[in-house]
Amino acid sequence: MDMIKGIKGVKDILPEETPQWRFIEDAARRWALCYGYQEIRIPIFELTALFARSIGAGTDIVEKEMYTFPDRDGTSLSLRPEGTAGTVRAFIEHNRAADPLPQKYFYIGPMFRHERPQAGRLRQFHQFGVEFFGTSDPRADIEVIALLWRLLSDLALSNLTLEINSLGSSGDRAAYKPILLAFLRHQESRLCANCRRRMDRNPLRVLDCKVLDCRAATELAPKLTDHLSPDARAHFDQVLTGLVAIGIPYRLNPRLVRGLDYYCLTSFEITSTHLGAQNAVGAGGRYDGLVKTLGGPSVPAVGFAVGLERVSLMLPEASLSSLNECLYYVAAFGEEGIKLGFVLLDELRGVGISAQCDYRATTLKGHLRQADRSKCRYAILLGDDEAARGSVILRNLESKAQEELPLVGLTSILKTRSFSS
RNA sequence: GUGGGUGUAGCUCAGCUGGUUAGAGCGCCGGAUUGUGGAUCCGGAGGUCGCGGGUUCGAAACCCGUCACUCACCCCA
Repeated sequence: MDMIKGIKGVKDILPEETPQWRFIEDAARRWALCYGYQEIRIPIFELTALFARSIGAGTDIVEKEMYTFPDRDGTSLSLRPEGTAGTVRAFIEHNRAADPLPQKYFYIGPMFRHERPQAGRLRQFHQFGVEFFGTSDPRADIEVIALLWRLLSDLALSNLTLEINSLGSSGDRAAYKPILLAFLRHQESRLCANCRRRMDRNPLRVLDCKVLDCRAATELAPKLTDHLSPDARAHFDQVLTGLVAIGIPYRLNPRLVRGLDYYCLTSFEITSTHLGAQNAVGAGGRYDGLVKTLGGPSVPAVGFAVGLERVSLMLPEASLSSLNECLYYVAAFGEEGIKLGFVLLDELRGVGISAQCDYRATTLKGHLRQADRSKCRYAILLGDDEAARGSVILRNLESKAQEELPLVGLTSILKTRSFSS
């Protein structure tokens, strides 16, 4: 019989790792709430059309990376490759724009993309993201960046760089593209095959190519940021001065182009040198046109998403082991001891005191070995001698100090102790 | 989809240019006399050497194929 294995690029998160994940998720929730964002839980799958219309039908994500399947009636559904589309859909569907703006949401959960796995990239991966609806004020852009920066700093991630760029308005990009294209045509012979193809489909992406020759060829390319409309220019300048005001260092990157169609104006990415090839920890930007594109009112918005696996890869080895701690080990042995111990174990748990026992152990020695391994702080020894005396021995597993306590009323004694310690 | 690297015990890995019963460390189970854990000592279980084929008197090792994992390209968080 062949062993059924997990799916390629889909990982189990084992008990040894879950404390670290809770640590990351707790920090994300805490900071999001601190900045006034509220949690939204959106479906894992949606109509395929939602992603095609928001992310862009021509993007790699939609074109070849989605897990798409027909529903029983034939309508095309897809596992979500990112969280913004679903959040915006929910925002529109529940007519949230009729409630007072602005509104701020965050989400956390798994996303799915069919790519070849590598370091920091899985087919099922996890993102934490925020969406700030209802204001085009540049301070919203800054706030979102500040939240991301603060979260990553709080997690003590090192070697972070904030890269930022402005994509201008859609009109700015339309005006800029022919200018860029004219430049690229002169350099065409120096560009890689990939970039030559990109010239027609998405000339901006050529600037983001990693091939050294392409970088050299586009060194002197006209910059989008030099062709911004006055409004876009002013918005960008205000974002930058705001970042300076709150002490967040940034690096201008005129080549930074996001792969999703809906971004406009501010575009940013936080990268790390500790991540291998996939060096973006989190990224985001403004998407003022998306709500309207998806059939809602015209509501400006800005947000980001963080890759939690990438955060996890960078997280310094911290002392997180205590999160799995259990307080009492009940060492019940001997005929009467076992009977009483089993009831005691359940009583402890019943009042919310963590306790465990290895039912296989029959001797005190065996129990203590298990108690040691279980990392409990105390062992409650209950053999036939104690049973006869109506008592138990409470043993501190670290100091080895022991004291005898009455069995009757033991849970309430321990309950008051656990509150005081 | 393309390329490189790696597949030997639960985990981390040895195994020299092919040679007889495939090893170590850690982990696991048990023991070192009567009811006291971690340390030490002793013992034990556990492997179709990823899978299939080929070369050979003989393959974990060499060749071909295949699969898996991994890193990278592409792209993205």
